[in-house]
Amino acid sequence: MLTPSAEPEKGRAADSVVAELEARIVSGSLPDNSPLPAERDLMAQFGASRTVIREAISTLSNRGLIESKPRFRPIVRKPDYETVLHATGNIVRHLLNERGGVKNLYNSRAFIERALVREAATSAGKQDIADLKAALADNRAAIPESRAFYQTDVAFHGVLYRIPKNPIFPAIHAGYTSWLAPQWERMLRAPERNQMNYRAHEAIFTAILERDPVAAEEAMRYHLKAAWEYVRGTFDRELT
Amino acid sequence: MLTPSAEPEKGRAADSVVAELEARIVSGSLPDNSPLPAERDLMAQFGASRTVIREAISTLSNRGLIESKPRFRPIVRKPDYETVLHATGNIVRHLLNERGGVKNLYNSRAFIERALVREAATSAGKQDIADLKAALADNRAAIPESRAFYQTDVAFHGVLYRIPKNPIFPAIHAGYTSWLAPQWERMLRAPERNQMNYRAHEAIFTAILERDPVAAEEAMRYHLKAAWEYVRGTFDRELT
DNA sequence: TATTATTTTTGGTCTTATCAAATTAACTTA
DNA sequence: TAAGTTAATTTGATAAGACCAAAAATAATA
Repeated sequence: MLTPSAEPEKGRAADSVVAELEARIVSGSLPDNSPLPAERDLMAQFGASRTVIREAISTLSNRGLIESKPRFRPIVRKPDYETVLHATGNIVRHLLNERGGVKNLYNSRAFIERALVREAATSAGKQDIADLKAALADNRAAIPESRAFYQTDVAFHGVLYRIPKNPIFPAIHAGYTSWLAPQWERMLRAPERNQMNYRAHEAIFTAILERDPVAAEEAMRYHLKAAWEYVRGTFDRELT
Repeated sequence: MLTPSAEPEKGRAADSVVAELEARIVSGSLPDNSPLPAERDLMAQFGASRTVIREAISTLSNRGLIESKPRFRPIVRKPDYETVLHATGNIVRHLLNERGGVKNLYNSRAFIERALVREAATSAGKQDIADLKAALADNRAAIPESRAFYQTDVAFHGVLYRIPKNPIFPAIHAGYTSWLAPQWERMLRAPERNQMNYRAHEAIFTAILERDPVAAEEAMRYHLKAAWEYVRGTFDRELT
């Protein structure tokens, strides 16, 4: 008897409103990217006070189902895997400030990317290879321009996350890049450094091309280890 | 000039309250597990109306920084990696109901666990081995009792997540188990089935003991594939 | 001292107002 | 008529006050 339908709902009043709006969003009754009805309309529809409507909206907003800028009408955001990760951003930021936070996150990323290149080496398709090649070319072209290099760097790694054809992985990638970006942006990135990173990417790509999981993983491990050393060298006191 | 400090704060009033409370929580000024001050106290402290305090509390709650049961005083929860994952539960549930949602999540889990056993085979320490052995023994003893078997099953896999000594992984494990639990609990688990799963665990353990990453990964792959087939057999229409 | 009755506190909800920013309607002008 | 400007209206943000029922604290009683 777990039918969460038209029960008397003895819990918080806002909860039922949240549930209903949530249902309308996922069902498409409230279309994605469309503005939410005015608060005063909603209180009419639900026969609830302004307070509870407002609380419901706040909850939805925190859940990532709607996006609300201060004085604007909130807009509906149908959730995807990326939304999930994004919604956690605030808390993650705290964790990163704790001892070893950045290192733990970085290590988890390294762990996953090592597995990703292994996967890529064993089961990358034609299109995947083409994508990697293109990303690598972009990366190479951007060596002199650190800003662009960073972006193509991220993009190259992003291709790896897309190879398993599982939307969860690109979302994870988005999480990593957005969470770690603050750290990386503080870092000066000289062209020599870019050159070195590019070569690492090249080595990874080559290993994947040669269908050599061991070499691919090793290349990735080396790449990420070197990158970490560099980061640590830039501001080591906060990490470790 | 991005110092988010004592600015006039033209944004929402609740936001500054949220920020302040958040700061107090992470700084320990509001101790973990302690109840939040009464709403009426807070509105005195912040010179804000009940409305904004309430909204702030709601936000904190959704962020996972405080836990609030309907009519009780909210209690402070200093965030950890598990909190992060837990806070996303509501949205994840939606995604799981979408086409292929469960499969995607399960596949990501399989991906990670394959990498974990590989890692375990190459770098598990004495203590890790001992933990695995103990978990395996528990698992074996619980074969006749499906409920207990499920728990020891989860525990066995949990040991693998702890091997990298990175708090992020156990959190991920907690996420997987809590998110996928609803599916698994609907599944009847016969002792024969338990027997089979146990043997798979045994094979994994053996491969780790023998320091054979390839065999370990293969054993895990087989194990998870079989488990998935079984799940799909139980209710295939919703998945795929 | 243990239990029970009685206040007091506190969270949940509603109502009514006010204000400033957004949005829309009305109006003017080229 | 199209474009630009201004006035009127909507709407989100916040405040203040009130009420209820459940908790928590306190007093009373066995």
